[in-house]
Amino acid sequence: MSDEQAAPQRRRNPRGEGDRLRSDIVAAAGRLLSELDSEKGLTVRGIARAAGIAPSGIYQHFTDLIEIVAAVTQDDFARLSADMRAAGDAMAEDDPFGRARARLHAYCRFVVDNPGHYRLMLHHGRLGEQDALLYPRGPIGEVLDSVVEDFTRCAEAGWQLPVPAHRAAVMVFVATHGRVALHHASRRTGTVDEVLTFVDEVLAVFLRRVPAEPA
Amino acid sequence: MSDEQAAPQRRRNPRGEGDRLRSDIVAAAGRLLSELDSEKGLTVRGIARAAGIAPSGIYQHFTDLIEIVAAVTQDDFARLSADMRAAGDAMAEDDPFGRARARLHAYCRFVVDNPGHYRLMLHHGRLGEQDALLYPRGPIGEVLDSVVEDFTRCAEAGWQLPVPAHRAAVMVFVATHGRVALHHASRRTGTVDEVLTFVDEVLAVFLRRVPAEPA
DNA sequence: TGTACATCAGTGAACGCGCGTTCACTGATGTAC
DNA sequence: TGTACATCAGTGAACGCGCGTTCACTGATGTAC
Repeated sequence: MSDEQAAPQRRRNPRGEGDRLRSDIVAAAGRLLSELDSEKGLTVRGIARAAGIAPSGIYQHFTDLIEIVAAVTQDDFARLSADMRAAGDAMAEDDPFGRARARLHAYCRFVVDNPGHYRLMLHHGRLGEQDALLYPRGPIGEVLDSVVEDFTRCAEAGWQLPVPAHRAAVMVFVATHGRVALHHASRRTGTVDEVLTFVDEVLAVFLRRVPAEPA
Repeated sequence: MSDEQAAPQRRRNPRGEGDRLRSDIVAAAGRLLSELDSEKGLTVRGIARAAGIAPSGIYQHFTDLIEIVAAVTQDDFARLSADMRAAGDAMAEDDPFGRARARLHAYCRFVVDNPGHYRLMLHHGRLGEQDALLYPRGPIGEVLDSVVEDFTRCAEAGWQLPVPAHRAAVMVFVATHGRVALHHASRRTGTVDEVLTFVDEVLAVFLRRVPAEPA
């Protein structure tokens, strides 16, 4: 029984590279968040344990627990953004429906796979009140913009929408968000496929393919 | 400066009525949750302070913080259920659209007015893992059922739906939930009216009135 | 009508714990001379 | 080429705090006789 459980023996970083500990700390916090699935227990001392350093070591890189959490959240938003961008870009340029769908699916997968992180991202800004404005629209906003763009291109391509493209995109995104939030709230019940199927059903309501007129 | 700040002087309950403290404790926890808007700081000692009793007094009525939280959550679900039921019943029997709409609006108002409680309800079961099954579908499920019923009656009355009534009801409910969740996530931005307007827009997509055929 | 007593509704002090944060320190290592 | 030194990357002990929980207790009050 050692007194430092989750600490693999760490070797001190070489001279000019003390900043590497910073990312190690953020990574350790992220791991902790994935394991705990909750911001409870996400403490300075816990993170130090997970990173294999002394608690006081944290303070060379962060003034606060809040700062660490902010760093984790920023990473998470970047990951989500990258996932969604990649998913959309994997689809053909001339398939705006496929692109919108792929992005929304990527969003769902991220949330289902990273419940602790999702929770933190969603309620982030609660720890440090003033940070609530850090993401006025945020990467989510960016992503919403790209879905709006895809919907607009669908409309131009002759797809039939029950409301203007912008409103449709917002509604579909909000419904998607609602679905993953419910999945998240009732853990252990339901699979990611059920979520994706739901998204497809909603998409089918808001984007109806019109038989192509042969040019 | 007293050492018990939020404690109005409490008089001991008369003899056979010690159980009154139980509801006082739950009420104090609820107040605390409304003030803090977070489950952080919802502690046994904090609740005791808010109730104006000694911390040890808690243990005559609850074995656990978890038990208190469960009691608060049950109250909340009951309140939400009652609100939604009342809102629906206030509409005419032969106005299923109005009833569905009123219920969904009541849901939104509750969440917007009780952010801390909503958060706890949503993530409830996280504190005591096994309690996650306490509300397998829960009052939310009940409410969903009644919205499904209203949608079904709309369909029978000749309203036009893009998908079967049951699916439509689920989608609208999920979208509503997504909207309030987003409102909740980005505090201080947006009013309840914006939320209600959004719900109305979604309803307009899923329930389209067909001109009544004169009998 | 009076009094002993059981019960009830809590209190107060104490415990051990993990937390955030500080501060003086240590020992390896690159650099100046 | 050798050595003194400044710097760097952390460590370890200590602090005060609020927490959950326990346990013996207290004092008011209804009840039995």
